[in-house]
Amino acid sequence: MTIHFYNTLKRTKETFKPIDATRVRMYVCGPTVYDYAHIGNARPVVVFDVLYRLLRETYGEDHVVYVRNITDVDDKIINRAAESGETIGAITQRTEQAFLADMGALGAMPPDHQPRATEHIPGMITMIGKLIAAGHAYEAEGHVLFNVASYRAYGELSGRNRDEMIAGARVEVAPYKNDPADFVLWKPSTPDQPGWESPWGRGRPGWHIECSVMSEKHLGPTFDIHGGGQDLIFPHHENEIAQSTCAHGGAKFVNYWLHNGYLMAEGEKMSKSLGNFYTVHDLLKEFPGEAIRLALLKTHYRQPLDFRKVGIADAKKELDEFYLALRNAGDVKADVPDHPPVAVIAALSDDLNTPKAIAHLFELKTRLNVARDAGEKALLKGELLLAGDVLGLLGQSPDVWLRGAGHVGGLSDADIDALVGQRIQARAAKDFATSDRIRDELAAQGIILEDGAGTTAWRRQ
RNA sequence: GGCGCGGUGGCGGAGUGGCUACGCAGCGGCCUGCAAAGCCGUGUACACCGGUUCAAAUCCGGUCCGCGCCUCCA
Repeated sequence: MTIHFYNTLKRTKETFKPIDATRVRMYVCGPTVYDYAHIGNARPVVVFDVLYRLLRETYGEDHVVYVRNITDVDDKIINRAAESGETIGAITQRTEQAFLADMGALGAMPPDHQPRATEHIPGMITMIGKLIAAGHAYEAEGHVLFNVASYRAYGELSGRNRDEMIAGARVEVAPYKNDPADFVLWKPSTPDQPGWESPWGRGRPGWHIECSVMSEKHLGPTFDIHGGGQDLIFPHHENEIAQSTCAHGGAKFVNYWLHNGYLMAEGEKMSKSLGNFYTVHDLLKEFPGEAIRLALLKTHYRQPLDFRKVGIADAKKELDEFYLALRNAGDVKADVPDHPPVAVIAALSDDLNTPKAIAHLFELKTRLNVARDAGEKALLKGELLLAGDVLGLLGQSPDVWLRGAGHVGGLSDADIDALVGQRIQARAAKDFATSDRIRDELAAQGIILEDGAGTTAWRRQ
């Protein structure tokens, strides 16, 4: 199946041609670990997780390399440590672990490599040295700055030219810059700030250089796909291109740039003062991670997404339907085909059209519910499971999902089973008053009963 | 000011010159002891104003509204 992506670099949809189909390489900008990930941080993680799954399906599981960095040196982290008194190491370790746990709860596979910035300082110093030697960077007052004028194609990704950028600049230009457009590769640290010895004195890296160095280490000077949020197009990705291209003697850095759209919450930009700042950590206390994942994937990745709690509730209800269909087909063993249904792969291959892929999942679900023939049911069940898998959905046991694993308080499973047993006896005796009373009691506690042929299934709402 | 993105039925959300998207909710029916689940049916939507066209939500021009970025801070 031919894959097409909207390439930010070309501002158009293009056919995807990997450099090496036996080693397709993708890099996605990861978190700065100073606080819990919010839902806006989760969108690229989930979206590019689907991309990773699609590429693994298309090119083979062992033929895709996915790198996502961990930024563990940054002024936001330094500031957070100064405010809270917690050490930088404690903050970054704790936050990184929370990030991995939260993203795991959203069904995101771990990337093949998750390099940390602080473990690549020597590589950054080497690359900065190369840039200076080649005339693409210069030292000034303990800083090393990238010489933007030395890279003709600067602005190619974001579609700006230098004059516009300078004219529109809102920020005062630092005095040590030769040119207002220049950006920092290395900056000096005070004794109380984290720093590393370098040819330019004790200091720390600028924001952009880490991605250039870590992508080079794991993926080489030129690779296939670089992803991230649209907010990173400028300056971060523009600067990565400039650094990497110039450090590699002009070799192309990345062939396909993919950017996910902005995210709002409850109709407004997320902010702590508005009370709509949703961390994944908090949302997971209220909703299953899979429902959050589906809520994110119901919108195409390049569209703006207004994330709402009612949207997660909708997604949860939809997942209930899928798991009900799977549970109701529990009498047959899934006949899992070698590949997901063509319609699903076709949708995802068209610039990751997850909403369209999900529509096909609904179609499979209906066909499964309608099917009577055991062989057909088994095949449809297998197709639905595999189609869900490429989206990172429907991987749980239906009973675990429907009975609400991890629920707290209320009736235990055994309590419910006992009441359901009593009700079955009452129904057998045509004692519908008792039968209905038990059902009402359970319903009051959020337990829904479904009478089937000779059995009664239950689920938590 | 510059660059860019978006406005689709009650809600979410694809699509894109003519053919049902899909889902949730609602309504009607089938099934059921009654429900639940499921199935079937049901909605003449594409911000506004012009233009092009046999035909536009889809192309062109303009207007309004919302959002983002514009360099050491995402």
